[in-house]
Amino acid sequence: MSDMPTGDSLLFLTDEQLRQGIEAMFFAYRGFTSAPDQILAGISYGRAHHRALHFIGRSPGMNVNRLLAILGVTKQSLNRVLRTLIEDGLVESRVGVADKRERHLYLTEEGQTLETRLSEAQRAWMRAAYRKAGPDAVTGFRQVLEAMMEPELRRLYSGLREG
Amino acid sequence: MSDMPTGDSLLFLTDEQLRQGIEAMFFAYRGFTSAPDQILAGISYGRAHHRALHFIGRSPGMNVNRLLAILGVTKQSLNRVLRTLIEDGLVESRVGVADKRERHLYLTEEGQTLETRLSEAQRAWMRAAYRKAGPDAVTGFRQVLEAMMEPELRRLYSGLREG
DNA sequence: CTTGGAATGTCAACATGACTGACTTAATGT
DNA sequence: ACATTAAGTCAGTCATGTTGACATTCCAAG
Repeated sequence: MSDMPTGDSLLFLTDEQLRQGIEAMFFAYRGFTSAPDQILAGISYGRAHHRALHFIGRSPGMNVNRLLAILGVTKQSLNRVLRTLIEDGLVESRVGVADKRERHLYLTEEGQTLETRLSEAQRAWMRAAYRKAGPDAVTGFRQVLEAMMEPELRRLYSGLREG
Repeated sequence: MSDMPTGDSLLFLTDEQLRQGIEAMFFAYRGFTSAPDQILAGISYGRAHHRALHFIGRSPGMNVNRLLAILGVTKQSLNRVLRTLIEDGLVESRVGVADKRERHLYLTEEGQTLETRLSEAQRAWMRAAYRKAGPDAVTGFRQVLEAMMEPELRRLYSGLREG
């Protein structure tokens, strides 16, 4: 810590600055979810369905346990969401080859379509924010978010970019 | 937009970059709420109570309508939370002086104590993230979050710093 | 080979915190 | 006097989280 700045340059760590960051996070998260929420409202799905579709689309063939770790809910809770998605033909669940206890999850064509629609809306919102703030701000944004994750989730987050 | 950068310097707007930002936001939000959530779990309150305490503590004397606008929930939903907080002696509701229809909200001493406990935990988490990322990153973080808010909420957010 | 434990997934019941809609009460303002 | 506004309430619904109990499958130790 000997190379930490001192005095006024630590202003970003005052309680007031931290509080503003907390409130910014709260308000921004609402904007973050507003676009997909609006789409979901029409079709009697919720955020939980969106999250499942997102991560299944991101890593096709993922088994339920891994999805559980990513979403951080109980398997019973995920199962309800997953069941409706499978019943509605948006997600396909294939029994594992090596281990028949496992179910591997895939988006159907219809599932892909909805996922794309939701993602496009959310990306459009993020794109506008990124554009407004500029590339340097985006770099800082990503750094703070990553530092804010719980260690286990940070590993999962990084893992998504590798395999 | 004639002064926007072009070519490779727009890499931060690719779909992949945006997707990573979206996932970062999702994972970070869990870290963001984890510390207060742990405290709340013990005392049969939820995030909704924390949010109410936070904003009442932030702007003592605020009336119900304003709190409603900030939280973005229905009055029925807020009322349930507020009623328990008042019954439990954490929040005081005073009839307005100028307009007797209004109720102005204040934290009691006990309410202040809990709010401080929750806020301290959350601030400690944010402080660690800020320190890790550094002041420049924090500036960018705040800029992107502000750009991400819905316009109406951005006004409310800014308004909290004035009066 | 069998059997018992661990891993995986499913079903049922319940809690919380959102929502809508209809309504009351009281105070305000035109 | 009457319409509007602020706050609160009652009733019902929905999405999404929770525990607990259970079935199936796999693997490894006896």
